[in-house]
Amino acid sequence: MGRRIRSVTSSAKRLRGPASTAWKTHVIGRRINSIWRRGKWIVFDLTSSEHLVFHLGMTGRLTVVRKETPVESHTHWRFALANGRQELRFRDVRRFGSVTYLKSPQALDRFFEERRLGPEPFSVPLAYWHQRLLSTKRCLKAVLLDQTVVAGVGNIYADESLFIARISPTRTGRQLTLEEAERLRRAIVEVLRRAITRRGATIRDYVGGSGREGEYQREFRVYGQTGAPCPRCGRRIECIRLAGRSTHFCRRCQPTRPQRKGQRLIGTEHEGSQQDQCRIEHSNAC
DNA sequence: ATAGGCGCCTGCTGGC
DNA sequence: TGCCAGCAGGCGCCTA
Repeated sequence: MGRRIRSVTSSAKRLRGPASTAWKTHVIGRRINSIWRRGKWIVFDLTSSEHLVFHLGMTGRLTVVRKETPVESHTHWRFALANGRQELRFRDVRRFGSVTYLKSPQALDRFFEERRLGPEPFSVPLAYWHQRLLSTKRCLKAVLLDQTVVAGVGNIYADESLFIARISPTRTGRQLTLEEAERLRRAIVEVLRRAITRRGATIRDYVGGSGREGEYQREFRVYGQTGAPCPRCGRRIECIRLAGRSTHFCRRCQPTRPQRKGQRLIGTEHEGSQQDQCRIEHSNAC
């Protein structure tokens, strides 16, 4: 933050997002005033009220390095900084990430409105949360991954949050009791706060801005732990395919119905209704 | 309007 | 040892 952009270089390969890179010359000389985040989108506020919005996709890295640092393969964008010594680099092996130039605050607002992002996970209003859960027959795994419900939860944190909340990922939103819904909301906050403290999770590619790997993967309870003993009860962690994604959970600690009888459901479904269970796809995944 | 499936990419791993 | 199918942190488009 505070640096000016001296030059911009892009690779020939295109990423997600708008194909045009005509804005490249336009941001030269602009100062990076602030950097913030909305869901999984990283926003750079430039002078003249312009914005650059980055998404890391699956394998994106956004780092600041000394300019003489050898350029790694799959580096798609390089922003030389005006101190003359450093570069901001965007590397993305799979190219599911994106860089988007937005020319005004209004354009930025529109960008996020089009994506209909839900609230930030740290400030989800309780009434809203209940409403979104009770109104859906989708399984919780699909709901947590839906960025219009809550912005910023991905596959790792969905699995970890459901484990902490002791709720099966196959349950549907409207099957939850009020108490379970609140437990899940708190679990998401707990997991994300802890993961941020540990600077994210590195499975293969991810590094933070300084190039340092995250450490939250050392605290995974279920994600990627297929066959390992559950840290709570010792039963083997299972992996199923849900909402098209690998889903890790403990069948004993995350039961498919409320643990205590007689609790009020958010929705109108009968407790544990079979047809309200999510379909589990057959797959060799995990 | 909603929900599910698939395509986009490249690299790596495990099974044969 | 080499080949190849299948899988991986996500999103957006299409269809039913």
